Amino acid sequence: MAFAVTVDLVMLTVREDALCALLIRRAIPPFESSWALPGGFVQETEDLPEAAIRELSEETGIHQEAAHLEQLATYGTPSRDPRARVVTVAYLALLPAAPTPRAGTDAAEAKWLPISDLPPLAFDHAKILEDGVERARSKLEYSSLATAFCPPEFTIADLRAVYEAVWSAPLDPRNFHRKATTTPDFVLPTGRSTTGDRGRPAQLYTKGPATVLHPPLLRALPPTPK
Amino acid sequence: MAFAVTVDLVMLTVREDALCALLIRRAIPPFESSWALPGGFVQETEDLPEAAIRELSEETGIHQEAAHLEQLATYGTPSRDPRARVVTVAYLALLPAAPTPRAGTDAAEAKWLPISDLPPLAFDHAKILEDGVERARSKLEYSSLATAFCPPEFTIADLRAVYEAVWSAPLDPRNFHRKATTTPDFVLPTGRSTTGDRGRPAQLYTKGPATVLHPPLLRALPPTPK
DNA sequence: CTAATAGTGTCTGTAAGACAGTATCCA
DNA sequence: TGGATACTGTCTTACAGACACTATTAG
Repeated sequence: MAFAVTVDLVMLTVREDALCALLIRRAIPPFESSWALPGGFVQETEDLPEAAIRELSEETGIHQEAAHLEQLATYGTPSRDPRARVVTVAYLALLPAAPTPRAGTDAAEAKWLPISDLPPLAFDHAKILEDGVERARSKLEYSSLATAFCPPEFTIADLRAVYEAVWSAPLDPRNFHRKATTTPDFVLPTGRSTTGDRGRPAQLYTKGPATVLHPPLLRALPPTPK
Repeated sequence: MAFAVTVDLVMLTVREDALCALLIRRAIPPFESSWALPGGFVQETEDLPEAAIRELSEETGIHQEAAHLEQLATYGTPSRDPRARVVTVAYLALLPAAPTPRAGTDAAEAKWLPISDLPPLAFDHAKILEDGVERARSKLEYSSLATAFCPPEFTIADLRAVYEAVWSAPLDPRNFHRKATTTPDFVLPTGRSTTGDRGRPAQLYTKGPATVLHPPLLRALPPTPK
């Protein structure tokens, strides 16, 4: 039995305090002119992560390196593509405040859209995107992944804004500051400060070498049923 | 470009206080007579989880329902199979104390082997198995998955033995008892007790409805560098 | 009785949640 | 000067780690 294999990308960033996904408007059938995740067929000599990296720039015109790229999951329901039996390997990419993308091959348009207000998506892409968002949400708890959403230098308030956007929940600035700065190797001070904003200048930090947060930074339980 | 798609299974259980994986000895080339993960080709009309469930019984003769089955990851390096371009979707299955399996199709032998002492494996199966073990280890921390390794009724000591086997680290019986019984909906008392063992009879419990543990049951840091 | 395992209670340090107060910028 | 934002400190409560003690079985 022969299958076609594609990679699809769930690309996430934080823009104006909102978690956004990069979506393209399809220029070709099926689902022509529908919104969809960027992606495409895996080539003959290509490894899966290679294909994901290639599609990242090809489909969206973003040549910036993704700060984080990991495999998300694979979707292969027989009826998911009307053309043929297509299995897609989805990847999750996290990027810092990103420029407006230009449309690439096979796309009429490419845009960052807030995940709180999404159009209907082609194929099973709504489910894939939902899985990607949930992966990102839970990984912020126990990994230092939030820094992947930040530029090379950032303030603790910037980092907190990432958590608040991804979790869509407010965090106490003072407790967050303590947690972020005392967790070993989460962020490293650069010695520099911001300037030009209103208010006291903030210290600038860089992503530290830690990959897991120990102990984790847990989301509060929804209502804490007692 | 046409691909073949397979599913491979990382089946884990706890036998005699050791974490074990089910491996088969291949009866056909390539890698004939090597040890490998059970698995096989996805059929034309089959969804991926269906294929995983089918292979679970077909390749190993285990007709018992897996207590837990989840997708692990997908592996598609061009050179991973000498015959053709094969992409494999790996699944992780956790089973309670399992019977000795009989070999199925394409397998000369099927056996539970302790993960602490494994033979070389065919293809990239060593990497897949390693990823599966690491997934299981980390999921015990923040989910109630450990109960998937237990029979329908079990004692707190049984559950603790699962943690100790998977993490290969001893846990304090008293603190573990407190944690397991006070985490809401992790385990539910049945009212029955063990009998016939030496020592005081233990209460029997069932898996509770909780899926995530809040707060998590964290492994101690390896050496806690201070 | 002893040995063995199950289960409870207590102390202590760490860290999170809540919130007051101080520091340093811009206009 | 006032407004805004960054940062520090304190109090309280929750919980994990360590460990002593009691309970209930088999032999």
